[in-house]
Parts: sequence; C-alpha cells; structure tokens
Amino acid sequence: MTHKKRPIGMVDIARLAGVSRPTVSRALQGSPLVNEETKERIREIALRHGYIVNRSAQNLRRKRNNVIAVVIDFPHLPESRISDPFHFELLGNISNELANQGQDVLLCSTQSVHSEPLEQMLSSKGVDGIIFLGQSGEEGELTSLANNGVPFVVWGAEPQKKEYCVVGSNNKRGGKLVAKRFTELGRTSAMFVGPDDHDEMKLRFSGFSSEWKGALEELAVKDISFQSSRDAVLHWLDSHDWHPDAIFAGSDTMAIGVLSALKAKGLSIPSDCTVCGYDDSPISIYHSPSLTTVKQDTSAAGILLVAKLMKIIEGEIQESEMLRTELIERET
Amino acid sequence: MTHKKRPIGMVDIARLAGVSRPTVSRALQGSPLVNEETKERIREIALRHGYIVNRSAQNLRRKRNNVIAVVIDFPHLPESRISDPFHFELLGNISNELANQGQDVLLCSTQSVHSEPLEQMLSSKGVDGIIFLGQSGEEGELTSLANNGVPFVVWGAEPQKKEYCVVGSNNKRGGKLVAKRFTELGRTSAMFVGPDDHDEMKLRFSGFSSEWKGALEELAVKDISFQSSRDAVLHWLDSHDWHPDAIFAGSDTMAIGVLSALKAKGLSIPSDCTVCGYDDSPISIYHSPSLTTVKQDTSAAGILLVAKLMKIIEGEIQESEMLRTELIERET
DNA sequence: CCCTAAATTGCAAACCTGTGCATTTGAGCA
DNA sequence: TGCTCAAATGCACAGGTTTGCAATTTAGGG
Repeated sequence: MTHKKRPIGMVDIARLAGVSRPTVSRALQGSPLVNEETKERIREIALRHGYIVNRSAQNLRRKRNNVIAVVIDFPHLPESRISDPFHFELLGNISNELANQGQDVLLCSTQSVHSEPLEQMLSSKGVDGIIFLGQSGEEGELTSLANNGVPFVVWGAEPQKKEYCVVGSNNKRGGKLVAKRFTELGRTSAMFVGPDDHDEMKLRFSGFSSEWKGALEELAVKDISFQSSRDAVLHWLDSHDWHPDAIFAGSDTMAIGVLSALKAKGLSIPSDCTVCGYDDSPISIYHSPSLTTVKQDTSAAGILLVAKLMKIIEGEIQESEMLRTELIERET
Repeated sequence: MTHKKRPIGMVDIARLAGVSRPTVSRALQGSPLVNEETKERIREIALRHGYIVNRSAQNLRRKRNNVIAVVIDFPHLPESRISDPFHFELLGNISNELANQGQDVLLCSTQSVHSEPLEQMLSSKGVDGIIFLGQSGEEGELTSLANNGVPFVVWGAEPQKKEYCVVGSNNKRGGKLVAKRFTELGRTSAMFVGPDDHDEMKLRFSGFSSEWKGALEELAVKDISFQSSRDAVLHWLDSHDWHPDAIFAGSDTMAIGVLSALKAKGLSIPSDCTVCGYDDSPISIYHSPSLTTVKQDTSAAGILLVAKLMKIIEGEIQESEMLRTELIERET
C-alpha cells in the first residue's frame, strides 16, 4: 500500500504540521519556547497519527532513562534465602507507584544480580536507580555502591551507619507493641522465634525485650522459613519440660510454623500459648486460627521508597525513615 | 584528575586496542568477521577497563531491545481481580529464565496497562514481547493484539480459538485427579467451589465432573479470594440441611476459605468433609491441617513460556501447550 | 612473480531524538 | 521610518552504536 512500512517518526509529524522537527520535539516536551497554539496543533496531530517518541533515541540523547531496577529475592528459587509473600505485596505497591511516576520497572532477582557487578547493570541497562527488597546482610556491598554514587534505596532495617537511605517499618516499635499486648493478655513467659543474623528480626526482638517484663527465651532459627521455625520449636519443646505461654515470631510465615509445632504437641491455642506474627501478610488472615500480627503499611512504603529514590536521583540526599507499625489484633 | 569524567566508550577501547571502533563492536558481538586473537585481545581490554556497551545506543541501532514485559495482576491493589501467591512464584521463575536468556524484565501491573493501549507501550518502551499472567477473560483484547502482530504468550487456560499461544497447566486433568482421589477416599457427594466466569476454574470443574460419579454441586463465587469463598460456603451451609463430604476448591486460597467456613460450622476435617485445593502454593503447605492440592510445575512453566515467546519473536508460530499436573496428597 | 579469492579491517552512513545558538518574525516605541 | 527587544522557530551537531560496502592485507595457485 504505502511507500514504506516504516513506522511513523518525528519527521513525519513535523511535515504534517508544517514545522521543523526540533519544534515538534519541543512541543511534545511541553517546552515554553514554542507557541501555545502551535504546540496544541502538533500534539493533536501526533495523537491522531498514533505517534510516540522512540524511547531508545530519547534515552540516548538525554542521559536519564526513567528506568528503576527492583532487586528482589524470589521465593522458591534454589538459592533464595528470604522468601515471604510480604515482599510480593510490597513489590506490587512499588510497581504501581513507579508507574504513577512514569518510571519503568526493571525486575531483577538477586541470583542474576550476583552474577555481574551491579555497576555494570546500571550503565548497561540504562538504569537510573535501584530499589532493594529484602537484602538483609549486604551492608558492605551497599555501602560500596553508595560511595560510588549509585542512586538507590533499600527496604529493610535501619542501618547503623547512615551511608545510604533505608525505608522500613519501625521494627523496634512493632516489637514493643507485641510485648504490650502479651502483657495485657496477662502472659508471663515469652519466647521470641527468629534468626539471629537478620537485622529486621533483631530489631523486633530488641523492641520486644525492652518492653517485656516477664521471662524471656530467644529461640534462634536458621532462616525465616515455615519449616525451620516449626522444626526449631518442636525440637525445643522436646528438650524442655515446660513451654512459654506467649510466642512472638519474626514473621507471619514463621508464626504459622510455630502454630503448627504447638498443635503437633497438643497444645491448645491460644489458651496454652498465644502466638503473634509480623507483616500482616495474607496468610495471617487466612490462617485458622487467624493470627494477631504487626502490620507494615506496604502502600505507604511503596510511595515513600519511590519518592526518596527520585529525590536521590535528582541529587538530594535523603534520610532513612521508618514507617509507623500497627498491631492487628485477631483471635488467636 | 583525568581530563574528562566522561564514562568509557567504545572509541576508547578501540584506541587502546589500536583498532577501529567498528572492529570493537564486531569483536564484542562475537562476529566471525574479526580475527580470533584480535577478538580475544579486544575482549580482554574491554573487560579490564570495565567497559560495557551502552544499551540505549545499541537498542537504537538494532531494532531489537531485549526487553520482555510481564503483565501481572498484583494482589492487594484496589482493582485487582486475581490475587494469588501462586502468581508470585510463577513470576519468580519467569524472571529467572528471562535473565538466563539475556532478556530484561519490564514489570507492569494490569492497572497501568489498562490506562494506555498496549501497542503504544510496545514501541514506546521498546518492548519486544509480552508475557501475560492471570489475564483470564481478556480473549478479545488478546486476539486483537495477536492480529496486530504483537509477540506475546499467556499463562492461563487453553483458548477455544488458537489465535495466540497459551501455556498453562492441564486444568482438566487436574480436575480428574481430584475426582479420582475423592473416589478412592470413598466420598459420595462432592461440591466444586469457584467462580463461573474464570476459564481455568471452569476447566478444572469440567475435568472433575467428567470423572466424578457421585452427587455433584457447583457453588459459584464471585471472585477467587479467601473471603468470598468463605462467605459463599457459609451461606450455602446456612441454607441447606446437609453438606457434601468432599469439596474441590479452584485454588488453594479458596480452599483455605472453604476450610475456614467448615470449621466455623463445627464440621471436622477431614472426617466430615475432605477438601482439596489447586496450585500447591505455599499456603497449602503451611496451613493446618495441610491441604491436598494439585501442583502446577512453575519452574517448567517459566522455561516454556520464555522459550515460546522467544520463538514467536523470531517469527515462528507456536502451539499452545498444557503442562502436566500432579496431585499432591497431604493429610486432610 | 602475478593474479584472484579469502580474510580482516576501516569508512561513513544511519538510527532518532534533544539542545545550544543563530535566525527570523513581529511588535512596540521614539 | 528605524531601532531594540522579545518571542518563535530552524540549523546543525551530538549522542554511542551497528552495518553495508569498499579497501586493504594475506595466502594460495599458476
């Protein structure tokens, strides 16, 4: 039919509008340099002909690419250390907020990231900034990244050194809330279940123990999975002749593992022992008996992470910020 | 320090290697045109100086961008219709396989997709192909996409018309497996719980009913959430004076809703009524009592989806393919 | 030693846009 | 009218890579 199957370009719009190509470029960017009505006319023509700018060329010319990489540790993959539905929810909120801000979301699993230096990814894939999810225990690498001027934010625990910007929930406060709740319930001997090498969990424990007045046991588990917390609790119960009357688990997934172990031992919940989780992830609602938990506001988290990252990209420096946590009481 | 802070480019490598820029370009692509030892030398120099090609420029020049969009319906977002941890697992596997194939993963939530025509996204964001996850009931749009020559694959139910390529699990077979299991258990009256406007669920039901010889009730629910299946079952039990002795729920999430309802009514599981889910998602393992379910192999799914999409992008046409499903028996 | 083909390499155009600067246009004013 | 000034637009180049084609070098055969 037509002379060439070539997709429509900026030159074509320029010709149709009877102006030069640069004018079209400026018009589409909303530059104040170009006359209002010309601008409007050009826009109308572009729209009618279904023209959209070529991102590759645009990216090449500007240095900014409008691409944010989200690095996440996927569950159910061989080398995954952290696996929790909570991260999925967070990912959804971040993705939406990035879309609102006109940013593309480049999804990376930690596995693929570890294979090549992150800096490479930046320039190679044209990534403007990075959001790390669930990267506990990588402070070294992250600090090095920050020193190299890579713009990024992290979801996680508040860092000791303020080398980079972290957004997280107020884990310490969350832990205190749980302690208060246990106290209200009249419990006297508590146990915390969680890995001892995980920053967020450590803070939750620290908050809890600062508030808790009764007996306190800490049960360290090797990872945050359902299985390992279940096994750990079973083993503990086997080797002791008493049991705590309240257990605070570092996450909902772990809490359910704890519940499973308690039930297996014939304890009745919550009369013999009450259990509290963390995250307010779907499983804590669906589980029966449903679980009292500490909610982290993932929607606010997504918005805040994105906002801070954008500012960091602009060159501003941003303080870390911990979101308010909230106790969700459910029958247990 | 140095003259310019300009990032290292192909010209620099060329100068260092004492060759021209095009030669470097070809060497890095592994072109057979360039001498083996020259190639090796150039590669070594590039590596040593940490040079990586500028993707924007590369994309501009080639027409291919090596970017695959994954469109997913995130849970816990306002307009989300489908929300299941199962999709998270699938996403992880797809993401990994795409990384293996050297493709970037552009993550899109359905919300942002619906706001602008998909075709725009393609050229604007430089997307080479799309993978749709959980897009049941969009056949119209998808067919139109296919007719416009957009390369994409879908995870979901086998389509009536073979206009585009779908990968999914063999839902019908999955349903049959459940029916067999119920029969083995000596159950006589069954109920299927699931929405009646969801293709995959319909097939699961169809498979089930083709194999099931006993009494059969179909309980239609409005969406696939925990809440609505729980409510539906409660309501049903209230308005009937008997109950089935086996329930097949369209997904694990729904199965847990069903369990919750049954327990609320004081039925004991599995003696009064056995329940079976679908997906083998984490919650089915963690739940207590843990749930018999039908497993879909998400790892194979990811690999297959990606492989087919790549071929479609190359221009080949691909048949839809349903993966084998497998019954996972757990105490219930 | 000359000729031809193959193996390498370099030249220059092309991909599509953004932007500094010069140029044109038109208005306002003495 | 002649001048200045601001607004609007166009020119031309830059950005980093790929690739068709020409040019050069090398090897092999007569």
